[in-house]
Amino acid sequence: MEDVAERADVSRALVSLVINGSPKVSEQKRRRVLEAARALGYRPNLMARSLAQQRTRIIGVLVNDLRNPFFAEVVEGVETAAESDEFGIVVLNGRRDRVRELAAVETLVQLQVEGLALVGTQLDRDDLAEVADIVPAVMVASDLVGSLDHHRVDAIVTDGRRGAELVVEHLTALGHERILHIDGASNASAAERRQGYLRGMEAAGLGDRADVRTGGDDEAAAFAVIDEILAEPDAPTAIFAFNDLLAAGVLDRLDDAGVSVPADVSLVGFDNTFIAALHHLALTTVNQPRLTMGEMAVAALLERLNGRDEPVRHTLDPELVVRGTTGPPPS
Amino acid sequence: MEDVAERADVSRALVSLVINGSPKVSEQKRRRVLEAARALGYRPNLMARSLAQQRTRIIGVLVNDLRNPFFAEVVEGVETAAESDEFGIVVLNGRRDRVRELAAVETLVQLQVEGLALVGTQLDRDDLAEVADIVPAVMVASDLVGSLDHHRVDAIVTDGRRGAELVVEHLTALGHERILHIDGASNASAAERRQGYLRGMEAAGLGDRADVRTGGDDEAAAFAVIDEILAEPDAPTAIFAFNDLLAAGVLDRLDDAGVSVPADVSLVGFDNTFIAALHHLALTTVNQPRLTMGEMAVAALLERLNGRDEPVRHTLDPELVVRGTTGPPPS
DNA sequence: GCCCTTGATTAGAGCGCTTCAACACTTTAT
DNA sequence: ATAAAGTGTTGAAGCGCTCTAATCAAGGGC
Repeated sequence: MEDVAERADVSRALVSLVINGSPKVSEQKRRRVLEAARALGYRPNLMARSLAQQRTRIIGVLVNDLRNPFFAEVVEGVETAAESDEFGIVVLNGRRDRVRELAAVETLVQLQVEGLALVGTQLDRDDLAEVADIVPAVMVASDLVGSLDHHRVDAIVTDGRRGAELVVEHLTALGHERILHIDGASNASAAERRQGYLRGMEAAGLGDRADVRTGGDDEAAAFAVIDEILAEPDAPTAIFAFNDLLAAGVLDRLDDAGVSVPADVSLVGFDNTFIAALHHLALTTVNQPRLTMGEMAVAALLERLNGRDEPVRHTLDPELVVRGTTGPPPS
Repeated sequence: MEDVAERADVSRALVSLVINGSPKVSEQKRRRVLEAARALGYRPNLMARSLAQQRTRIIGVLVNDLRNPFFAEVVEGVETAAESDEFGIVVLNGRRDRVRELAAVETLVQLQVEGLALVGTQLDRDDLAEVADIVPAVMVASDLVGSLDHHRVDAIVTDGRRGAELVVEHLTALGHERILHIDGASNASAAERRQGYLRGMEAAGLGDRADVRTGGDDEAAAFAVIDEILAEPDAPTAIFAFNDLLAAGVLDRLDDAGVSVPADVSLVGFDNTFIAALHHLALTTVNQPRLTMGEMAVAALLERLNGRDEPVRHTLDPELVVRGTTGPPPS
């Protein structure tokens, strides 16, 4: 910058003004400075700028699992919104590990991000409270049961309870009674969906038939459960999996076992990722508006930065997407 | 930091030493400082540190498309390696748009990243030359034909030519002669695979039967092409798609048209993403060792930082993964 | 011709940290 | 005892930028 100033024969301060597009610079000097900058290949140092400005205009994004297309698309929503608000984003990947998430948050905080979007986070209540004391945070696509009442944590979620109910309604309408739920284990949105499932079963008068098995959030998690189920008498006629990835795993394993879908067993996922839409899977699932969720997360964060101080929680409506993996139970 | 120093009754300099784990600090003062830091909730400011240290220990990662699981996994490889070398990474998403990639590079440079990993980049020769003048860069999973001879660009690629040849060999061995290739359009690795396909056809004595159509790198790109092909006489008995995503699109469209795979048409993808492994697709494809690629990218960058000055290009071996979408042509 | 205003420019302090040279104090060698 | 060497600690400069307050030049009004 010094060099640019010298070459353009002006002060450092003026260079700064030009670079930041201040209106109070004469056209003549602006030109001189810009030309000098170009000639010298000058690029402002973001670190120095942030330090001086005492703000970074960066939003930190912590993703549970980048390989999950669902999360990847939420991130794209965040990106789009941040971009149009002239914010930068830094994406860190928790890689399905709570401890790594914790470390990532620490990094982001030290990077002085102005807000934190936690996409599908596995952090628990205490972790979150600690984080929120430092920087405004918004949880996206995951939630804590009984709601965290920390006043600096917002949440953007799809109503998982309702989504699960829709699934059960759909299946019972088809005539299913033995409907099994393979849940998301300790995953943050697992509890809600489990709850919705139970409520739905209750409402259909099938409360005593409800059966929840521990699953997970990827394909591999399905294998053991399916083997277990198939070995039991009274196998379910319908399976509701925690998410599409898990459902894909279920589908694979059923296939291996020669069980056909939906003739023998109906199957439903959750998220409506592009995988579900592949005709060869044609998975019935529940849609979550992921781009919107990402965008709303940024909006919530910006409101915080503009002074809002009460927590906000946006619950979006899930939508059942019926495809080819559900049908009437075998007679 | 000032506050911590005061509370621990030492100088700011000593606090710095403690935080950075210098060995030349007495146990007593170290304890005092650490305690004061904890009590005050002190966190070092990474921006300030980088500024003072004149280095960031950050590697910038620019990804073509985060939604593509292939790229997401390469990024995980980069993350793992960076982490174990005590580097941080910042991931930016080009979202399938060259101009956005350019902007992202600019951001990363201003962030003072010490190296740049370009994962599946769409940047062209000139863009790259410009970038490499500023910061060492490594291209991952994409390449320029005729090789860029900029001495500061490394490359980690899977041999796409060879991969494509393997595909053709597999198909011809099954008896196919009318093998069509739907390419990756302007995608950076498209040219290589196209070349391999042509060579393979040539080698099999089918040079005059070679037929390349313009595709793309996601499912949607397949639709128009398939419609076109099915309307023609002499439809191919085998299709080799640029990547798994595109192949999934092809599969969908063939399905719609009532064409069965592999009975009527064999289909091969590329990348061996988890999608290909789903039993319901069971896509024959070509594996690329993505985690390894990510790790090698970091290694290449670190060598640069340690003074290496000649370009390096690692070409990894592709591997044909035969699944259920290929079989003999219809008789 | 003087004062005031307006607009363009700049000096300089400060952002939170690291690091080097200098310093004070011990310990060891002589 | 004294010099030399080693330990642990600190003051202060500096990293590249922003931004406030001060300065300067040029008109305009009286």
